Amino acid sequence: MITQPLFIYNTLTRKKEEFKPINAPFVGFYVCGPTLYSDVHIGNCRTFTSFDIMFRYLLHLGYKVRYVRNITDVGHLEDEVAGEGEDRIGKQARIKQLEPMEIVQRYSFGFREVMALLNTLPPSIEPTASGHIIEQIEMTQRIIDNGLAYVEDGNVYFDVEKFAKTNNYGVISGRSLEDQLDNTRELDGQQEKKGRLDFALWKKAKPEHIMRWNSPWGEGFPGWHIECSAMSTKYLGEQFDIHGGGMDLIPTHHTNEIAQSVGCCGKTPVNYWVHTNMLTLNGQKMSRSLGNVFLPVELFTGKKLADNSPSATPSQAVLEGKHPLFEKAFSPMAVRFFMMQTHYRSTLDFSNEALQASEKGYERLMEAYKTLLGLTAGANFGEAIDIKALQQKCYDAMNDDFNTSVLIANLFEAVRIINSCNDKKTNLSQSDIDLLKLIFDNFVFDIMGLKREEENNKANAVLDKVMDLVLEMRTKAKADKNFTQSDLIRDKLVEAGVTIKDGKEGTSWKL
RNA sequence: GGUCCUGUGGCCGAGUGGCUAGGCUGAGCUCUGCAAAAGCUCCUACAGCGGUUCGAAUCCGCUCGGGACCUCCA
Repeated sequence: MITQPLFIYNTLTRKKEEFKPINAPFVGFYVCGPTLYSDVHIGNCRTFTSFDIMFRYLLHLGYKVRYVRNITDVGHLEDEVAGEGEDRIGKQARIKQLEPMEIVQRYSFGFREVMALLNTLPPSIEPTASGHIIEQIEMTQRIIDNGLAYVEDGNVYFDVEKFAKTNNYGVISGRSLEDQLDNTRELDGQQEKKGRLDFALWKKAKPEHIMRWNSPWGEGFPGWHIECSAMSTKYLGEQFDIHGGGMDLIPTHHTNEIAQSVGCCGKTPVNYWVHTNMLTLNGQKMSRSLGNVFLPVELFTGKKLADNSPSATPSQAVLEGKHPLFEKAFSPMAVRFFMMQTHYRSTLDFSNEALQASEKGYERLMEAYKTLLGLTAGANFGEAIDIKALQQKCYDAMNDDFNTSVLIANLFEAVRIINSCNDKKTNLSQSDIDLLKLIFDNFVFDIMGLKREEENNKANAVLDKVMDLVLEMRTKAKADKNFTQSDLIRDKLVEAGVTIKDGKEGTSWKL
């Protein structure tokens, strides 16, 4: 039973709309994944982390979500419009003298490892374009049969102007056809196309092209956009609930995806289009083509990837020296928290200062959780605190287009209450404490997907016991007014990297 | 050039036509043997200029600044 009304900003209508699945409690959710011709950068990660929050929240609300995120591993030309240039993956394969599949394997392994470090849940299905050539050929054929695509010398093109006569081609970009026709620059190498906005559904492979398949139109490979239409249709149906991707995909990729699906199936494929904003570096979009990228592994270690590193996969990367951009290493969870302090539809500008501020905030939140676990109910005096209302405020924040910024603000309200109770300045009943625990478990861990980074291994269990002993000795020394002894213990611990915190209920510590 | 987005306190970042999130930093206070931690308080902002309104950071117009897309990109 789903009781929270969720509002999602829909790019189609440019409004927040209440989410109504086609077939509740089932939800079909598709996200455009990465093209794996190189390592994913932290900007890519931001997008997938944002969608992870949505996936997690939908699950939390009780929806049965099928989350499909594709892997593009084929047919991506350097100049897609002109149909010129090398396939990016093929190019890497040539440079590195590997099979294209080896390239894809390496980068998908790295991609999954990074996403796991950031504690994102794996999608329900992660289909590859190369694994769905037949579906793409079939869809292309149906579009031809519907009279919306034409064959030209082994290539198949989608006829945009014909489609636009009966459909709104720019429905998602908000741009008129005339506008787009006027602003498409002159390009070479597209003589075979009838209209300048026409795009390839199938490309004929040049002799040197490595990745190629047989088709009714000869040997070739699918165009970029068709894979998402084919795979989303296959796994989620001709009409499904949510489709996501980065904002930069709206004008071309998603515009064409809609055109293809409508051209094939005759119906609007998606009810809610959701787009995430970009991560910027010094105010400029991070992108592979601009080259202003850095890798997750570099951020997590604060070091630079060595030129001769065989892979940038975190577990295999060879690192050397300090990274010029980072003042220090930032843990994956601090980075995740940093991302969530900004709403997914705003640009997120990377800086050491901002990241450091987030890291401290994240640590304070985690410390408060630890404190919460040790909290005991007080006698019932003082004014009652409405924890229930706080819980609903957390839901309200998420229901308002997944507003994690506001959610975090509410959680810090909880932090204040917890610490205040720990200081014996506020009294909480056992049910309040239990509810606070539920709020943390739900929102901090399940929905925001944060986790405590230390602990959970044997060495730490031992350390806990050792620390108990050491602190007991120090407390004894203090009781005996042997401050030389107690301060010595504290100072030595600080030297070893352990911070001591004396509280009303005794002493706690933190690494 | 065209289309669109955006400009919030020392920094990062939410936000509704009126009740002025939150984090980080800085200052003060409380607690503490001292320190740390924590709590409390303070520094109270909405690029500029006009307009609409009883009232605007929030709506409209103009100016200036930043960015995205129109080539591949999350």
